[in-house]
Amino acid sequence: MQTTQMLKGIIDGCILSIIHEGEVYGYELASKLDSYGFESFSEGTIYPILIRLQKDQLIQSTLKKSTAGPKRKYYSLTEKGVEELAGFQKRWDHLSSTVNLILRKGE
Amino acid sequence: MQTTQMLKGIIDGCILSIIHEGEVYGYELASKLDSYGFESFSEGTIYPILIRLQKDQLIQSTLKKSTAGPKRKYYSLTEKGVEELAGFQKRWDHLSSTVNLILRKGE
DNA sequence: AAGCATACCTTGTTTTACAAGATCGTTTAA
DNA sequence: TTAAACGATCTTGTAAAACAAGGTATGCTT
Repeated sequence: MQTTQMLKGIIDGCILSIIHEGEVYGYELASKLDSYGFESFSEGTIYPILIRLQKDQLIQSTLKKSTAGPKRKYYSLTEKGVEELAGFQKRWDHLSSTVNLILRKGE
Repeated sequence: MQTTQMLKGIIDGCILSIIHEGEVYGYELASKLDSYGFESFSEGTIYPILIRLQKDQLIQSTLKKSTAGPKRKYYSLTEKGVEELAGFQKRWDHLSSTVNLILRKGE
């Protein structure tokens, strides 16, 4: 069991939250997640999630020129995405308090 | 995205922690998880996890008579399981503080 | 003996995380 | 001017996880 294996589904919410801070493109998102403390996220993890979130109409994208390199695909939240983020926050609060309760008891 | 879908890997740690509190059998574990706040855990989720944890030698089991119904398989932590639980707690602390940081920023 | 609650397990599906690698555009250095 | 280096995206394939659904067995109660 490694750190990353317990993140399933949670990254989605974190990505929504980071996008909610302000438009980002995938490559940038990877380094932001890293700087927040999620170290082992390759692009092979992130891009499929972005594609899935867009398919679910939680985020939308626009292409913009890069200062160097190919065009960047900037993502922003849709209205549905904002709602989903709020839902995730509630679920996260519930989850984290439940886990904390169990872990404290088990000491 | 539903509540249960973001629990992957985390339940393992919670189950280890509950077993650490004291011997439990699978059926009992299901109701304990429920009372702690995890509502949607069917036995189809729990038994496979118990089998996996035992295969990984994190828990061990003994059969005991039930007051009513078939024999119960009581689980307890192995030494390796205790270590794994400690590791999970560290990972959980790291994960939850990271997620909280991201969620607070994204407001 | 029929039904119910207790208790366990298996099968099959879907989703997820992730490694690995392919592709493409721009800048910079040889 | 060619090629390396970097910025940026996407695809493919694999393994594991979560879960619904269903199956089996035991013992108690009526």
